[in-house]
Amino acid sequence: MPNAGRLPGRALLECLNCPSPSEALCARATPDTLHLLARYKSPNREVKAGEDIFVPGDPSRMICSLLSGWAFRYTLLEDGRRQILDFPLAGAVLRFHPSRGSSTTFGAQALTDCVVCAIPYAALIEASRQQPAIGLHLATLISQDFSLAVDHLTSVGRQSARERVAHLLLRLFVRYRVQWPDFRLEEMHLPLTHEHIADATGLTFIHVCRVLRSLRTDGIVEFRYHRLRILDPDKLADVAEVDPQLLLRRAAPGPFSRPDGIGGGLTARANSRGTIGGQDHQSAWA
Amino acid sequence: MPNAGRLPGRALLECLNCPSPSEALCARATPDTLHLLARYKSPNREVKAGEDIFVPGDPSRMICSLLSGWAFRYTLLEDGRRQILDFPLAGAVLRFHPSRGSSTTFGAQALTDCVVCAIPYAALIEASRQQPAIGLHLATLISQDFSLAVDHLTSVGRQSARERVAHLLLRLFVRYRVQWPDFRLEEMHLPLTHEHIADATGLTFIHVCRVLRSLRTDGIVEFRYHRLRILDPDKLADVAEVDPQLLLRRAAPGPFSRPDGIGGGLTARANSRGTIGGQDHQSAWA
DNA sequence: CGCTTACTTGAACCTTGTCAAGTCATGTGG
DNA sequence: CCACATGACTTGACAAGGTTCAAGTAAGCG
Repeated sequence: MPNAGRLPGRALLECLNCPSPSEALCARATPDTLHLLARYKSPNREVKAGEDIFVPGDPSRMICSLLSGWAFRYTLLEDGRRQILDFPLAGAVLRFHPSRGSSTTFGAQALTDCVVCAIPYAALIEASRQQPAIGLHLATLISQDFSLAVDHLTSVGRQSARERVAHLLLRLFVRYRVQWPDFRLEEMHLPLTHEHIADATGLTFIHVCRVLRSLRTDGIVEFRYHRLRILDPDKLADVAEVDPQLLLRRAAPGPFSRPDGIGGGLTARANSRGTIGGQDHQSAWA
Repeated sequence: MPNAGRLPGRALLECLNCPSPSEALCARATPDTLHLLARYKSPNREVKAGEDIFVPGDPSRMICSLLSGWAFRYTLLEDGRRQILDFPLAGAVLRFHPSRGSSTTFGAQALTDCVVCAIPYAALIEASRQQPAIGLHLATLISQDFSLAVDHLTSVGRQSARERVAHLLLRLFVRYRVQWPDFRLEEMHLPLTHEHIADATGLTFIHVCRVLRSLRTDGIVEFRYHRLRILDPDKLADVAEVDPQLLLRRAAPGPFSRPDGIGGGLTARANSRGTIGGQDHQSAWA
């Protein structure tokens, strides 16, 4: 029935070999559903670092996912001011745009070489009919995006420059830690310029530079030559005014990842002095 | 089969009489699905103006919708700084929180007396199994929230105080116009204080006051005694640096509202000089 | 090696925040 | 009805955080 009368084409092979992680939209699709999606999807597209994956105003209604690489999403004001929204990693849905007649206001650009995949909206409707969990899974993914946007908005709207930069770096680092828990180093590759950080935090790159210097001389974080090193996790969490445990829980979740009851309610903040990814509280990083 | 052997209880009556508009989550539910949801939902809850609907950190996993009234969602930093995220209207999903083990970081508070409804996550899963479109519909609603958050983030991160305030007022007004297109007046009731505007735009209420005075003396908008009057729509759109047509399309959409092709792509900006809700370009408001 | 892009620093400036005081509108109890 | 309290709004003077402008240095790349 699925893939009726056809050879397993390139598209299906792409789907079967898809590198995106288990939280991705089609990661839990049944074989039938995967066949369906593979039949309608566009060929995977490779995007070079620095190129746009899609631009603001693109009217296409394809659901677009990031299979591998680092990207960022952004909006532009008419006079060219740019706001970076987030830095999606592999597996993220970059765009889900169900409304006809309008277009996404944001764009997405590759920070490293990326591979993206696009599925027509109509195919998604059909797939979710076949496997209803897909609709809710998509809702969950977008809801996570919303949560992250909320954190980001709070930081940009209500924190000082120093707090914002610390917040952003901490979030990036925590997420990296969750995705590659094997590396125990307080260090990561971060393919950003000062200008990216500025556009994400709502500052000028000049001021970002000053803030980074101050954070470095205070022995908190170091960001040079595209490497981020966390020198003092506790101080960093303190400056950023976030509970790293809470960040972790948000970065890791997926609807099925943890039993109920962990860290519910407002008491979570109580224990926030654990080093980030150090030997203590290591369970949270595992 | 639905509601087997029971009288149509209070819950079902509530659902059948639900005042929320056609974009709401269960607005297109089949009778069977509505029965299912009604069977599991909590009784509708009335929340007085100024009271919290839920607070940040609330671990409940009920999907919470606003049936009537004005509310706002917000986050708090530990030292009490508040960021207002948005001002949901009737029909909005206030919270969808699928991940076990964490909790929504934001809260919601009533601006006017409100009625809210809560459905257990499990019931939603069951409902979407029964009627798969529900999952995608939820994804669509949350995706709209995300789009709005993106606009908001861009404004807060990259616009001046004057632009931010203008942007917020314009957005609130446009949305009001879409919901009550009958009133042709450039005027609306807006149950906000200066402090709400400040917390939404990332400013202090003192500076908001200054900006509002300046916008008033420039003959652009007037906001006093909880009434918002648009004095010069064109200038307002100009200061806010948004295309009101674009705002409209975003505020109105729902996946089925317009034929394909309207305003696709980057050309939308071309015509943005129409007065807001005036006699010309009236079709967009109808 | 020379070009380009990113990063860095200083000084002047300006938008916005802070502090302090005062006005207005509303509601309450005597 | 008035005295008083309260919360929201308003204004001014001043301080500060962040931007702008200008110049210079370092790193990456052909």
